[in-house]
Amino acid sequence: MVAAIMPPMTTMTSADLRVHNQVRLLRAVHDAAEPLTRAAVARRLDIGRNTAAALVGELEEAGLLHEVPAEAMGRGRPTTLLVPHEAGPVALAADIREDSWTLARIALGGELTVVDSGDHDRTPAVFAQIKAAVDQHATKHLTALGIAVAGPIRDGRWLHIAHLGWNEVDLDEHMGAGWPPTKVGNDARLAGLAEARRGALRGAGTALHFHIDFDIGGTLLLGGGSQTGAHNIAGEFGHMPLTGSRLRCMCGVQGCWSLDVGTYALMRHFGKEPGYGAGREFAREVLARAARGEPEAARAVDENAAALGRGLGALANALDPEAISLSGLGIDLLRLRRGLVEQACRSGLMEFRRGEPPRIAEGTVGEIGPLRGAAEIAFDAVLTSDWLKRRL
Amino acid sequence: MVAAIMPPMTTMTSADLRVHNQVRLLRAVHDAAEPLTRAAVARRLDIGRNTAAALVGELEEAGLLHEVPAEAMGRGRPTTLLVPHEAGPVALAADIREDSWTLARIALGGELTVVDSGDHDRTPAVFAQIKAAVDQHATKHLTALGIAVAGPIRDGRWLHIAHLGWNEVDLDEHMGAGWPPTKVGNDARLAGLAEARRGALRGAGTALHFHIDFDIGGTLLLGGGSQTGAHNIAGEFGHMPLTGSRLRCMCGVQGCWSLDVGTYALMRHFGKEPGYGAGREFAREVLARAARGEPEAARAVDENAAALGRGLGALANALDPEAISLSGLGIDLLRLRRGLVEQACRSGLMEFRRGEPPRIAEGTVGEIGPLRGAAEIAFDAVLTSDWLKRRL
DNA sequence: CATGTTATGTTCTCACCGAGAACATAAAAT
DNA sequence: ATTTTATGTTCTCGGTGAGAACATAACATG
Repeated sequence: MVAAIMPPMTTMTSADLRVHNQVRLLRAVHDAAEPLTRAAVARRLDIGRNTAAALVGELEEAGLLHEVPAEAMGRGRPTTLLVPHEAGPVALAADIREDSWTLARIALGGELTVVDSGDHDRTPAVFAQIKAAVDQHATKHLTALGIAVAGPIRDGRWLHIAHLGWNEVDLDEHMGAGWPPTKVGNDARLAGLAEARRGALRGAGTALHFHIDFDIGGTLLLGGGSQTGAHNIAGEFGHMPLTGSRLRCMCGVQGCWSLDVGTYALMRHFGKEPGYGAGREFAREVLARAARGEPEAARAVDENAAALGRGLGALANALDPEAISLSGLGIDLLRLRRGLVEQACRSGLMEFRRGEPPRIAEGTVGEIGPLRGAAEIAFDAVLTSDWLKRRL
Repeated sequence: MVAAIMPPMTTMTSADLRVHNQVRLLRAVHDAAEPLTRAAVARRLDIGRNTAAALVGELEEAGLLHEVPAEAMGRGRPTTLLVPHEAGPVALAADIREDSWTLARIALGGELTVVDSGDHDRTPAVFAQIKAAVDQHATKHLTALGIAVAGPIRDGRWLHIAHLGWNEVDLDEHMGAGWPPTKVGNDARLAGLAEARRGALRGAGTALHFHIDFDIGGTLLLGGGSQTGAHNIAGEFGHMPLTGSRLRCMCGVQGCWSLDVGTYALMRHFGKEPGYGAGREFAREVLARAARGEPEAARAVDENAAALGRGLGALANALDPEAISLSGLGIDLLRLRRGLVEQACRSGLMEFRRGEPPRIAEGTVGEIGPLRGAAEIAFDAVLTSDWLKRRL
């Protein structure tokens, strides 16, 4: 968490007060693990039933949520369930993999529905395809679009995807007029956000998430949000020299953690040339062979797992997370070598931290993590005072 | 910064609204570089002059600030200056060095006044001395105490100061009944907070601060606050293996950045045995000899500076700071070898970051950084809705 | 020195808010 | 059929900040 945090304390009038409470209510409804009732939301927010009635009434009149009779449960007057309004705001989210894309829709409450998908030719032309799909599936209720990509986006504009060979791709050239308000985010960061909102890291004040594919990247999560940094490209933990490698990384630096963790590291162990997004099947094969006990494959996986653990320990010293979650190959490495990962992590922890190392967990959101994260970050726009003021 | 941050959205009533605006006003007065007038604070907070008058009137009646006529400046009715109330809340701050301590008082507006100091015998008995000094200087207006110490405090209770040989010192044994509300913080973190509030990092959304003494430690600063972590011990960046060392650190880990940066690294270069808080004078001597051009001293300082730069680059990849500030020996290293630090930093940056590396600045708060930070974090308690509700 | 201009302070009215109490209602339990 | 329970609705109250109008205190001008 951030101590002595000084949130930008905004001007607040009575009207602002109202909107503040409406946002709280919508956020509670959106984040609830199961639909909330009006009576429950009044208790949850510690407001009067009259106030809850007023807020819910205004939000329903504005088409932002809908009340339906709840099934009566025990004595007492039945209450109502708060559900998405059929004319309520939705957001779209796209996940761009190295040769395919998926488009989904999210509404209040978090239900995610895949609406389209396709292949692409590994060039930035994929943005035109996404645009076409968005146009096809957009309704007047569309509020924002979130897009997950496999690399950093500097200043929200300059996209790098190493294994596609994309360097300083100008998003302004590919996404201008005609696009809904769009947020593009790194897939590891969005996967982490998904775990923080609806997965293994829910409720954690300070957490780290790492996604392992060809290499490793992640995000520092604070109070349910990602640390984004000055240019919106924080999270490149894989490009820190945490494991003593002497090799030069394709990012331009020597000794990156990513050289020792992930698919490329497994390939290099077997003398293969890593690069350009190839090797995922080979990695799966190595993992399977290691699971069967084949010595060389086991050695490769051992090295990967130990390097993973050492890096996690170093980062735990610096950032002091309550929990760390993993996705992608990270889940496989944990399942095969949890003991090794944790032991390597411990040896990288300062002596006095070893009594209580951070919890290391498999991500639970699954392969849709980046898509889920993109959806949540797009829908976040709806859950703000500014958006509500414009809408009401 | 933290995107999609979800501040705990608190219950808000009309009375809460009032307190919210009172906190905003006090915060504005406290943080202003020079005293604010009532008219200026109304403009700054975008509130009506009637509302400003009401808020200021209530705060003065509560003894929290004081209005004095401002010198007339040009046409127009003269306004008033908002200054600390002589009966207003103050906080005390202590900085514990390895053989001495300093106590200071802070009031609204940030004026820091040293009120006492002394030597100590390098044992936790220093807390009893601090307590005696606090009792001597406390008035009924004392609200909180901040203490800066040279090591991490796990879970706010277990203190480690490596160079004093303190291991798992239980603060609950030394600070219980009879103490004002107390916050103990790591000196590097508090120095960073001081730079964020009143120094080189003022206004930076995401920043890093490092203090270099015997070794190196720091803090990630987000929106004017420090990232504290799950157990309140984030910031041990010095205990990450960023520079390829093979040595074992006294923290229990192999290869820490602290082995290559700071006084101990200079001592090791000359074959001296580092440890237990000795060597500061030796380090100053080496720096002076390097400044005069002596080859071996120059080599030692070059290595220190290069290691500093490499670590900064690695951390910049991961955390994406807008600026990095340094204190202690960090200032000396910058003055002697800024080019080398920046060049080493650049080579540790991913290729696409090199066009715009983070600004590296000398801290401007100076040696009172930890004391200033402790004072600010103690006074933060006053600038909260909860504290004001109890007080009004 | 009187008058005009400017910037701020004060007063007043308005419309907004949520809380809490009292009462009404709709269910299940007896 | 009546009682109990939980929630919904209505009402009143006291809080808030905004904006306008007017008052005041300074300096500038003629």
